[in-house]
Amino acid sequence: MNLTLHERIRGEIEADILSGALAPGSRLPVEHELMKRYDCSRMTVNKALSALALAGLVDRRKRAGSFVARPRVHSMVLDIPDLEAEISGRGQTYGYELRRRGLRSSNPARPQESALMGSGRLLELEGIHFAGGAPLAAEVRLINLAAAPAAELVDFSETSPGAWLLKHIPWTEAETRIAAVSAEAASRDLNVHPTTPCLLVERRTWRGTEGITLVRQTFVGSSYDLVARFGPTRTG
Amino acid sequence: MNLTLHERIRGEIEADILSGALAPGSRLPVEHELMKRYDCSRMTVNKALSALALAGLVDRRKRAGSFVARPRVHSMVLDIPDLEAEISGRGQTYGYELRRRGLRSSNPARPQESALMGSGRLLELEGIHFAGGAPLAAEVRLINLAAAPAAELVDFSETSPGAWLLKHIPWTEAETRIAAVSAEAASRDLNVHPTTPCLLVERRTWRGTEGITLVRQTFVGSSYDLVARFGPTRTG
DNA sequence: CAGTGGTCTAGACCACTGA
DNA sequence: CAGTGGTCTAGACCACTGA
Repeated sequence: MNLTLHERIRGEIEADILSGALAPGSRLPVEHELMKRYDCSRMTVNKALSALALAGLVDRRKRAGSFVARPRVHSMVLDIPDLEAEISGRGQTYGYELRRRGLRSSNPARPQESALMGSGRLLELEGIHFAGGAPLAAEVRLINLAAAPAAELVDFSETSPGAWLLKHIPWTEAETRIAAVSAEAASRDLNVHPTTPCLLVERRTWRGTEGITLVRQTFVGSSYDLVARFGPTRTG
Repeated sequence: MNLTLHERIRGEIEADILSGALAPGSRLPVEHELMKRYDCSRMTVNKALSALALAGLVDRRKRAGSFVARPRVHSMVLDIPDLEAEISGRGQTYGYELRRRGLRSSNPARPQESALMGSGRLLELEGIHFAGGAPLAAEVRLINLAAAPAAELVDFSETSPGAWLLKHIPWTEAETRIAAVSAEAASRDLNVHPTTPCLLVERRTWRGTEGITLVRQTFVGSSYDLVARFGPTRTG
């Protein structure tokens, strides 16, 4: 790596911010201090600090100085929704009701399943999400116990499996497929007419190449929207 | 607006790029030329051009000069789908049929519209996407002519507006809302029963803070899936 | 090999704003 | 009102690369 000087200055400050050595809200050295430290002109430190400000890592205020920015809120892209947090966030009570729990091996006759999970033991969970007392979504989930062994001991009648996984099992990759379907088989659980349009969300998550979970959720169309926001990928 | 000089230079070049006066691939004046034109130092024009390069509007090449960038293919997460490429990609013939075209001002009574588009002139386009000869989606689209002035001159009866925008107008932010609905009003255009479940995709895109387009697409549920793949957000 | 952009210097004046 | 960042100048040396 042959970095230019302003890239090096930027990089060192950025590393200190990301490592926590420079805490959010703390004050950075003023430009003249950095000029002395790096033995360079003010334009050079200014370029480094301006780039950090543009990237949102630093707030610059006249007369006051430069400060480590508080982390921004909307950095996530199409987040894996934490239904509980989302529903509480819009002021409704959230509930999860476990309908079925089973342990089995992955079924080689279902290529989708064995591709994700290998041949290990699976925890299979079926349940209903409620928002404000009304059914919001029916969920069928498989958890790969090789990737998340702790899941076997969790009592999912009190905790929704998605929230538990998000909290305890780090993931690196996810794929979400979204389609519109009729409620049909899920209509009884969701308490809607069988022809009601529903959002079918099918998600697989991995940590590296190891599958963690496969989930199929059927949302009542009139009561749930998926929103994805995204901006430019932050380049260094 | 009290712009600094480098902001003014940047703004004027950007306007020429976005209006099409400077076509993708064409060469910009060299820095010394811009120094003369704006009677300023090289650092100032360099700052303007570097910002345009960072924003992806301009490619700078040593010895060769600065060029208007071809719009980028975003390495995006939930990409804005280019329907034409997608449908051709699965071996079906793609078609787009324009049903209505109109020019109007944004309607202050629709806060969604004026929030995105300001108060400028809008191009309103309604059309149908076909896959393999069958209707796939009905589309209603608004284009902010302030952000994409060249759109006014395009014959969208031959080109789908989404494909044209992706190719010609760079964007930086997008928000996609996805819901399940009944075909209802679109059922005639889509040639399905009014109760058929459909995927409603509503997308807004921006360049910086300026809205570019607002589009509402109704997909026949049985013939279209949205797939989103993502890994960790790449930090710089 | 000459023209281009990348980087950097050592200054300068200024607007802003918190102590 | 003094310290800070924002901007700008008028140079300089350099690496790269296409004609």
